[in-house]
Amino acid sequence: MSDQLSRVFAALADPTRRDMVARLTDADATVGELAAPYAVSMQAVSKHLKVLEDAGLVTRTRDAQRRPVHLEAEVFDLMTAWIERYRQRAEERYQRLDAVLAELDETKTPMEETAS
Amino acid sequence: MSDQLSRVFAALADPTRRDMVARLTDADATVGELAAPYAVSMQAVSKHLKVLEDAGLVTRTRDAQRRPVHLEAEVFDLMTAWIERYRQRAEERYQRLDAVLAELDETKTPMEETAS
DNA sequence: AGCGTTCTCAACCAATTGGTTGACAATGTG
DNA sequence: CACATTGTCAACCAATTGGTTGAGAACGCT
Repeated sequence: MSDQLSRVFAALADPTRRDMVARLTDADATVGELAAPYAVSMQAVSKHLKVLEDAGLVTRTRDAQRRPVHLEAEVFDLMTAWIERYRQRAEERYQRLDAVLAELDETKTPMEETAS
Repeated sequence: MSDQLSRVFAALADPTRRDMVARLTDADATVGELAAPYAVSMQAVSKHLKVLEDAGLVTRTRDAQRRPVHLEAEVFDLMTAWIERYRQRAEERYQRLDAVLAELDETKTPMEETAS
């Protein structure tokens, strides 16, 4: 699971982490602020943040005792690129299928109109 | 991890499963065909397929002993919707930031041109 | 009916994950 | 300096994951 794309997908597979990312699109936040809504320890949240950081989704700086967390939205592009690449391949395939069906239709239409 | 979006992200977090999905954009395939390139047992591949199926990324039908696997590309939209939603929120935030900076610039420019 | 092929189910195992608690590092404030 | 605040590190634990092997189900073929 060592490549970044895998880490990004794995990071977002957890609803709590997805929710954190969602909230970070609004504003940077401290670990405590991020932890507040959840019924888990701050240590657990700290671990989640490490996962997000290892995936490159988030960076952490320092402000006195606080560790502000910042979303790095560019990493989304990694996923989007992968998804769109294969979605497009899948769609091309359907277009080829449509073409084949259309061709079948062309060769059939002149012959037998009332076929089952 | 019970919601579908989580299952989809988790499914694609594994490089082997991502590769399977990639190959399935070309054509449907049997379990054996899918297993061929990997140095793992067919049972392991069968498990991977179960993960993909539970995520809704794949459906399996029956053709004699064979279990053809078919990609359900629409599920990609689930991810794309999530990603684009928050990417957009993040971008709006940058636009607000830009606006703030621009405003600061406006109030500053008429006053002090040579400031540090 | 018997055989080969394709694939799944069950049991097991090591590694990883997501959580806990306890100790403590780092920093601002009295 | 002492203390409160904010957060990390380390050890531990239960559940999940990704792999294995062995057994057998489902089907076509002769």
